[in-house]
Amino acid sequence: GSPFVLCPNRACPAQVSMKIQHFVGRKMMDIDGLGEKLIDRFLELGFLTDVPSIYRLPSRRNELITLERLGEQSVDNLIRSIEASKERDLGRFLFALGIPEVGERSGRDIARDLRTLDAIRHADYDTLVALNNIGPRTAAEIQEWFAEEENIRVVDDLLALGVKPVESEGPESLDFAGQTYVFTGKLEKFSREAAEALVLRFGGKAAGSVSKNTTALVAGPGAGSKLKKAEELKVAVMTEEEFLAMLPEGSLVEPA
DNA sequence: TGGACACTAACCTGCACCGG
DNA sequence: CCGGTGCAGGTTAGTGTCCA
Repeated sequence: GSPFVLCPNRACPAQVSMKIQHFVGRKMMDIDGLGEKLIDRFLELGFLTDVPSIYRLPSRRNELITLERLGEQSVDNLIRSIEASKERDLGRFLFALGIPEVGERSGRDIARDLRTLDAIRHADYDTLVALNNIGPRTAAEIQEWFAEEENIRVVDDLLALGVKPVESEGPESLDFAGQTYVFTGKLEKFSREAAEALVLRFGGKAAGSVSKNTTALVAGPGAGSKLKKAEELKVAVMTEEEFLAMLPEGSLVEPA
């Protein structure tokens, strides 16, 4: 069972706030301009009531710009990032839902294997547990999550409000197949996210920590514990330039 | 069972913006 | 025009646990 003790009140504002904070997070739907403070204020004022209500904010622009410390500029920025978040890829969307055991990696793996939200929400336990890197625990959590009426409503509301998770694309090539990269330190040529996306694009994996399975650690200035660990484990260490040189010819890299 | 990883917490810096 | 606030984005460190 779940190790968490949750407030039994479904509408518990603290719980709703946490769910929304998770949903808009960087690695999830990535909605800029909606942080903890604003979420709590919006909840208090009734502009937010649940996760889907995020997507009703744009229609209330006129009311929002009259709020203290919110002007046209910030409200318009917020609305733009809400609109932009409607087409995040399916893996991020799954992560955003807050299903226990489903994080960045599992979300991506499930999305890649099952392709569509419809397939995922209707998948039975056996289908789920057969997937790569999905064990019995995770499979059960997913199935239970989609069996809850409240969760179904959230998903349906989101879709009705225009959220359209896009099917994740498969890798463009297999140049990095079977390889795992870890990025650390201050990256100057590209953002961490862009770097990890590159690895995936060419069929490799991006991990957060160095292990003996790591192909190479790409270290920028300021690298700390991971660099030390890589040296201990005798894992290859390279600079950003060296990493870029490994990319298949002619691949476009957007600067940081 | 243990290694690898998911996930969290906490911190820092720099920036955009509102409002005095 | 500048100060304060909140957020983005970057990072390390640490904990718990999934799954091969």
